[in-house]
Amino acid sequence: MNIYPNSRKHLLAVDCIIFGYDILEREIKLLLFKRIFEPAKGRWSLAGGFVDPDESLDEAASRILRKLTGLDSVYMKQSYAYGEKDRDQGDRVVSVAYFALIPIRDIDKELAERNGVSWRSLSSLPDLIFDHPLMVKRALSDLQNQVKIRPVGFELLPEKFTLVQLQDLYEAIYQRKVDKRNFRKKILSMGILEKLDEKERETSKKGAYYYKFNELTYKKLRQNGFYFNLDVY
Amino acid sequence: MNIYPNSRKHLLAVDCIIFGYDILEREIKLLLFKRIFEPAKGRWSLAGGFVDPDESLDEAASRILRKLTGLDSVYMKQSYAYGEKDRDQGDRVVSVAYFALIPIRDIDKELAERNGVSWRSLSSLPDLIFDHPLMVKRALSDLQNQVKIRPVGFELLPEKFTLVQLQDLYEAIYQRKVDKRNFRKKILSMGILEKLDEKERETSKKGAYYYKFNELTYKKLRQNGFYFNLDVY
DNA sequence: ATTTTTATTATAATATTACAACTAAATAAA
DNA sequence: TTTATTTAGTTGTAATATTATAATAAAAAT
Repeated sequence: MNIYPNSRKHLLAVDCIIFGYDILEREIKLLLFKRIFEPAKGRWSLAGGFVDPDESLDEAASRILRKLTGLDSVYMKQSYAYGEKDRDQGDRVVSVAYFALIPIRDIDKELAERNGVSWRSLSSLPDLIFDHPLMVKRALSDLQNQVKIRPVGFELLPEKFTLVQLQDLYEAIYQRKVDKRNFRKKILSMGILEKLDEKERETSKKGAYYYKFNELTYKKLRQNGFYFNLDVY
Repeated sequence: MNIYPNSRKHLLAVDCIIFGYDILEREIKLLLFKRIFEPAKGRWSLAGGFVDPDESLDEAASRILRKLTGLDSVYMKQSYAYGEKDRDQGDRVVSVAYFALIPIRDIDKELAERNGVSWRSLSSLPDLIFDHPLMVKRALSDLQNQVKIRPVGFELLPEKFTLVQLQDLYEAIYQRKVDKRNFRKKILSMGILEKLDEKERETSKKGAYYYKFNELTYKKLRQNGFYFNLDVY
């Protein structure tokens, strides 16, 4: 079917704000791309692309992420639809932003650099095209809100992590310090972390115990009305 | 300029979830429209329309709200972009939902009924077309989140209101009971309400004092790092 | 044995939540 | 006219949870 007047059609794009966490540098990073086409060729931008007529917005976002990172089944969430008239200097384009959380592995870094793709710290981003700085700002805010009320921070960590690493992650996302004792009290009291016998000994002399996020326990708790909350000071 | 391939253009719409509050019935209402064109002619829907090529998404939302309600300078906020392939049975249409808050006046009700437009309680909505029920659900959730952290609930009330009326509004939005003493303690402690000498005597024998939201005081507090928070039980 | 570094833990102050009695004014009854 | 009843508005306090703050423990290096 095609019953609406065809006159007012728009170019529709999806842009992905791809967050990663560098566990050694304790920093949130963004996966950025050097544009290889006009306009703004050679400048840095988010991962983006046009939406095909036969795919949903979510599908488009997944496709673009897959094409540019090779990754599948990644945590993604819609952030905001950007529709200012002159936001894209090439043409009128409305863009729906999605943010994604992926664990950075060492191999990713090397691979990225070879392809004009780069993990850049939030604190020292290059100039981004169009309204991408605004997209990043809002997506970070979305991320901050999400990690408070959903256990999605674990998407950015390896399967095994120490409490110190988890806290460092939250401090990197919130962009402020968090009290150690209160943080541990709160996260442990939820009962969704599993303490392992193994210790992490790379960064510490004493060694810190590894923990794992127990998704099954979390899901059971949810069914009983439990709400994740890591809004801690 | 027009440098992108023209092939993958989309119909782009805006739908408005228009919230009002009925102070007597103590209920949140939605302004709904009976469709006068195909597809789904005669069925109930949200206020919607296509985005013009020369207007932003925000402008489209304002235009549609103005055209259908006559109202201008209304609180509006983007909710979510809906992009499932078959969401609109007429054609492929991506729609960006906005929610709006407007004070219901008696005149609105009469006017509405004459035009096949109707204020309907959230608790007894008619069948809505397409994915509009999902839009309503998410917009209500957005509204609940907003009124917790921003003083936007006042947009739904007349300029003068009693604390009981304000609490009733929050209960209607949150869809649960709120403790009187804690609610009053919290809202009054913010110092953004102005107590008037006048009393409301329609619904009560004792009479309840009117209050006004003091926007100027609120703005000053904001500048000093104050955060509105009415997350109360 | 001492120093150094990082992980781990407890407690007092403050804020939020749960909970019930009293006040004011109109209306009804004596 | 006086008193009792009814209705809705207003207010305080104990229990619980969150926040702020510093000392101790473990292990390696000197």
